Amino acid sequence: MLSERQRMILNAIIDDYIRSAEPVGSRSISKRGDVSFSPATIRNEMADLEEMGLLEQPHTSAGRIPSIKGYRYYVDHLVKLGGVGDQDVRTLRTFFAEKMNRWEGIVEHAATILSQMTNYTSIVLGPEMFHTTLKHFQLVPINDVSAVAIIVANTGHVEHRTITIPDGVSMDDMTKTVNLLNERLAGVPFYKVKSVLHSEIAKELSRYVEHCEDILSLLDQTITEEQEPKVYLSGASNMLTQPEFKDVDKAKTILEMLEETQMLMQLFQSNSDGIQVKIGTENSLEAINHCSLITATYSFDGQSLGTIGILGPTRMEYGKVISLLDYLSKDIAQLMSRWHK
Amino acid sequence: MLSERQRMILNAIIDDYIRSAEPVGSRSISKRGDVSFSPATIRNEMADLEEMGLLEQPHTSAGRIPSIKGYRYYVDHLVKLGGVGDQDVRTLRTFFAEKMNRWEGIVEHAATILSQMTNYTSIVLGPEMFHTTLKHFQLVPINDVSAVAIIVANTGHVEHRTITIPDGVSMDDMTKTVNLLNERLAGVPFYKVKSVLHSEIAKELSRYVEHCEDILSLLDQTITEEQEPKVYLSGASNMLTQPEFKDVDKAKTILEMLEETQMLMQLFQSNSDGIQVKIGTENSLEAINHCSLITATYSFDGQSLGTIGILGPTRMEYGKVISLLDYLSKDIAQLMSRWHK
DNA sequence: GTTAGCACTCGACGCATTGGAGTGCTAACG
DNA sequence: CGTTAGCACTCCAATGCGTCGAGTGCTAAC
Repeated sequence: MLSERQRMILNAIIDDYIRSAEPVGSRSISKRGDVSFSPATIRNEMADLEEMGLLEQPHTSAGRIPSIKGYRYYVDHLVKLGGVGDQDVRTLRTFFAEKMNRWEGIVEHAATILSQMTNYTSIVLGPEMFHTTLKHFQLVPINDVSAVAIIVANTGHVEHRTITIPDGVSMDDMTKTVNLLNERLAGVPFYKVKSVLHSEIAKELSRYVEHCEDILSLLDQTITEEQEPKVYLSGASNMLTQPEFKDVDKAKTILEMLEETQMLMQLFQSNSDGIQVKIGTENSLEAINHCSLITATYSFDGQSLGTIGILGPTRMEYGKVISLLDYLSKDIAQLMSRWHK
Repeated sequence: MLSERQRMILNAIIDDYIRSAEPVGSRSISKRGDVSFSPATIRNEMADLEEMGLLEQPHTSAGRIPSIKGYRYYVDHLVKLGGVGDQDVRTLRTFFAEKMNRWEGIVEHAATILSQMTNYTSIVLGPEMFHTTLKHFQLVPINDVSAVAIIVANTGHVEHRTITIPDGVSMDDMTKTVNLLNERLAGVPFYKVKSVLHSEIAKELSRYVEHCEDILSLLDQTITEEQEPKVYLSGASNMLTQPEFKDVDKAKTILEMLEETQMLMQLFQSNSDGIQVKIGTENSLEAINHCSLITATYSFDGQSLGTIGILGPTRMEYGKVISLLDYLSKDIAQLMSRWHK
């Protein structure tokens, strides 16, 4: 579809624009080593590329900038995945050498390091509990009326709630219930827990324990509620570094969106495995129509557990970011499997 | 020190400036109902107030703006604590009516609601474990080599770590140790846990259990490590609403600081109980020399546990914010005591 | 097919002009 | 003596204008 020369020119324009954030003229392309044609020739090709919708002109006498479609072509056909630089590899080594003793720690830290290494904004989705299995369930009484319910997953993930013990339920009842739950639910994936709870356990429990409906509904809530993964955000202020957001209002729109967890979840919805690149309006949210989002999933035990992502201007260093996300997501998976070997 | 009229004028100027963000002229003060003197008279007083260092002039032919010292005087002597508005009270009612089942939930939610109600940035310090006591300690084995250590405080606060079980330590040893710990440490405040662990428990443990040094040092780490409270931030983007930060660079400096948890902790250092107002350069960090920070501590059982705070421009609605923080901090305390009654 | 040359476009930048808000001072007033 | 009207002065902010230069599209020559 595109001639070799057109591809080179397109590539050169996008590279330049990514670096400079300013419309690229025919002259500056011609002066680069890699495309040795005169400005006039390049202008002709540029006009063609514009007709195809790959380039745009902010105004008549300005250079060209890539369109969404242009970036898409670049990402699909042109971008060079250079791998991760030595410096970055070292940073990551240090990162993974640090002592990590909580899931949340790893994931949160990963977000920080991502934003620092890229100077973009990173968004990381913590592990989903959906596909993990229940390891242990426990109630720790705090006082007469309340207790802490603790749920441990096979991945080492821990969730907890403070619950109020229903009237008329004795400590003994609770203990019995908890024991039964551990017996029956250990090893059950969380997405099945609810049904098992109602089908198998409810009946049996009703033999030993009074008020078991109260207890069950309480536990039901406790276990199913809020299994939504946590969202970690880092480097939102990096957005302000980008010249495209020198206008405070634009910056504000984006930062406001970033503060809403719901919105972020929505961004990550079409969550197929592997690396995904969403450019500009390809994203579902209008607020980031001038941004690109690159995501990668990390997995444990073959199951994709969560997502790491980078949000930046459409004029983003795609090659670098894609390489990095790929590398890091695999490293996280590896770290986790080493942890739970 | 100040005449009644000077105080009225100072008050009027600051009120106006807080509303408009623009230097206040003598004419506009004179036209307000509350100070019925001619502009000329007011100009004289303004000159005096400037000499005293309470007002400043951006340039010769502009109106006056309050200086840090001026704001200080305003906060100390003039500001009217109007209490919390009806609308706000209702919002808070709704907030506290919502079902809360985790400490983190309450505190995080409090941050959100604060920033929404004020349109400033809110910073909330989660509960310190330092003064709470240990309720329960537990190890849940995940696989052959690792286990999750869970610590529950009397407040219902839960901390957890994944730990790697030292070589040569049997599950039985671990269980014995955990049992002993629960026996001896239940009810002990966290700031004493470390010393009790080494003085009382170490000896006794060495009788039953092999490799007890390994286990102890591991537990020591686990328990003492990271008792730093969590920091919750909300509404950072509200900073961009303020005209003083229409310049992206200034905004960036502040937002960058807000992303560093360490910095935020430093802000909250001089943490005496009750409400504190730090205006402009009274803050330790240069980055927020044009901001004011208002903080209030919330407590449980007489012990101050954490801090809620609002960060805004020095030109901040002090009266409203102080009232609100006072109200909310007391409400949180009340909610907690009701929870654990 | 490629390139040099040229007229044209259009935003960015610098500069002078103007308008108005606000001051400080002085003199008059009660 | 405190208060106020009047006035000259200051200085920012907004506006308009001319210039500059980067870049284009087109045409004609190579």
